[in-house]
Amino acid sequence: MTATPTPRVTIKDVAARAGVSKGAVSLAFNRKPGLSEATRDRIFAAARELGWSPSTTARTLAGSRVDVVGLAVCRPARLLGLEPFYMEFISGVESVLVERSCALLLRLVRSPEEEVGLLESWWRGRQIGGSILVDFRADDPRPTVAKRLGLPAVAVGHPSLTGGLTSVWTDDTTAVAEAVRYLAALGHRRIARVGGAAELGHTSIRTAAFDEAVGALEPAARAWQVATDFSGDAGARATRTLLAAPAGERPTAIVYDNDIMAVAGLSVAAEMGLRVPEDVSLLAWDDSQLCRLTRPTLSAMSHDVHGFGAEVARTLFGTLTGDGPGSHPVPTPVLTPRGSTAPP
Amino acid sequence: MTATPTPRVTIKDVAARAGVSKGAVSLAFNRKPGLSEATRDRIFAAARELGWSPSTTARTLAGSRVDVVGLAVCRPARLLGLEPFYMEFISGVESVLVERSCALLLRLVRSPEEEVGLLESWWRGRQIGGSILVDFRADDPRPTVAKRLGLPAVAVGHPSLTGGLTSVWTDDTTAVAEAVRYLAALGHRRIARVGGAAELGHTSIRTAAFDEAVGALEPAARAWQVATDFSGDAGARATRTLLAAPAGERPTAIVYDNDIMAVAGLSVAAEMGLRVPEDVSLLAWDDSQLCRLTRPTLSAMSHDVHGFGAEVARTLFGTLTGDGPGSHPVPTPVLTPRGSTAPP
DNA sequence: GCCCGTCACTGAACCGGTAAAGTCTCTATT
DNA sequence: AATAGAGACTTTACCGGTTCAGTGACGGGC
Repeated sequence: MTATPTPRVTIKDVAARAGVSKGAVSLAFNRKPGLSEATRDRIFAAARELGWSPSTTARTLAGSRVDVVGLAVCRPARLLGLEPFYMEFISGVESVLVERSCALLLRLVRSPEEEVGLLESWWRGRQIGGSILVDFRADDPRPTVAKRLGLPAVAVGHPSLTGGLTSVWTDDTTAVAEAVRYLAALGHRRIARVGGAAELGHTSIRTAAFDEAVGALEPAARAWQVATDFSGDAGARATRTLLAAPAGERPTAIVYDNDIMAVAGLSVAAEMGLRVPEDVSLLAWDDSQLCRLTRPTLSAMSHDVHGFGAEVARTLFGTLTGDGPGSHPVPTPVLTPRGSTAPP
Repeated sequence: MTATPTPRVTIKDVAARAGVSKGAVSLAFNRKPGLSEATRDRIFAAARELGWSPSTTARTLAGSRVDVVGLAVCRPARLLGLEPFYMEFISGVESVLVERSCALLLRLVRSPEEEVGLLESWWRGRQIGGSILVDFRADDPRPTVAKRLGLPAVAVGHPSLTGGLTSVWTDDTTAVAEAVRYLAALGHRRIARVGGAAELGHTSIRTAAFDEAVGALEPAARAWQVATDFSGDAGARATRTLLAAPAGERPTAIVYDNDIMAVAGLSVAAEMGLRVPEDVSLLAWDDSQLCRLTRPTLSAMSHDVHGFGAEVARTLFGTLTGDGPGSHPVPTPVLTPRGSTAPP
């Protein structure tokens, strides 16, 4: 990209117009002491008349703040488009960033390695002042990298996954247990879970929690778990496999790791001639608007994803202003019963 | 955000290590002539050993390219999360940007005025090298602003809306006509359309096209149109209203402006005891994976949204490298019949 | 009436690059 | 042998801010 012929108004123009030095303008715009009220006003007036605001590029180079937050997302693009989660999450992040007039630098990457490289180059190139890290895996390299670089970062994920970084997380273990308890209370004893991508840390957490919760059931219950890639197609396939068993042998309730897969499950059940919730109960996760648009409506573990994003952004600002590492749990997803769950 | 204590390696370090001046390093990294093969190699080796790459901030300030593309989106955050369209579009844009190692600066704004302000400040602050403009309205101020600023921009929308800017667009008129012709061919004579936000230019285009297409039908047909905000709830409300009329008076086919609303329409029909497609046919727009996950599956006007985004990005690069204004139509959405449409 | 401290502001260096002009060396030309 | 020209670098002047050491003027204390 090439430069433009547009005449740009710079700090010098403002200084000249206000009859002061550039230094004074800088002081005024950074609300630093050492200027009289009158001069300050004159400077602001001049800036307003000229329509000037400081160049963040120059500001960054000169060594002060960088008001951009990085977010690299490592999931197949086509899937992202469908997951209501991400856009909602991003919009929550944005809602806080705008207040601080901070921008979000977004990049889709294809591998964790690429993400690490990107973070390094963003940080070294002073493109970002901090980063939000999502989708933690086992032995994730990012905490180490962030520390080595000194990159302020907030990790979205359970503290056990995020290697000592400040983390914001939902208590998936409790949520899974609640989901299972709810289904058990309805009388289900054959419960399946269609999980997300196996390599993701939060999937393992939920998997373990599910096994434990079902194992603790009294009288004993049977559990199934399948890993997918979060796509509707995978959810449909998993559901088909689970429901293919003869009536007495198949699950009577299925928990999904997102809502797209639950929607897919719903139509697979119909396609197989099973009624929801009479023959099989379905429980979605994350609860976007989608869950209220299906027939029957989908019961879900609902979750204020927008608020979650906002909390992540707030925590990142905390980190940037010197807060030490910490753990910030956000409210546990809560069960919202709708039309897709009932006694078996 | 404050600076970091990390020792940053700069062009000076690389120059010292390679035993040349900074200027030479700059020449090497910009593939400019005037360096011997040997020196060039030495410089690259030094850079590699030090793990250096040029700071885009400094580069930008020094007046060369800005490798960031801006995208401001003015829609309610909650809606965005649901619209598969945007994430898919963005991922298409990204797919082209990465090849040119260019980043996407994303911001959600609440009003067109805010967007204009943002573009100005991004551009003046040299935060972006160019911008993608979406969601055009009648008398949109952005073409004027972009021209005044000299901001390279690509408009997503029909040339009649985008005030002379380079535009990338789908032929909605033809697509709407095709949708109507298809339904008419099935035998429908009472056809409704649940449109998007009335203030958007492409909605008006589709509205006009729909009226015209239905008007041209032989024998004469009846048309209904409703404007919404693209949300599932609005789609459900609109569908409810349309289908509330007595059997002989209500539409036998409904076209939706996105797929979320079509999904909502599907369950409203069921809720009202109408069978799809026997009692009413439904036709979605944009065709995300969602359309294949419902029961019945949704017929849709499908559209390579990912490819659309990619084409937009490519066109923007063209503009940045000096291409004059132009009009770039992308393939017209094509009808994909599935289970939600049939003769009345 | 002198000295000191504070306040308000200026000037210059610097951030990490780019770009244009300048220097030096070596070869080809006349 | 003197000169021109090309090639390979180096030097230097920015880009648009921030920061910090000064500089003058003014007011207060003794």
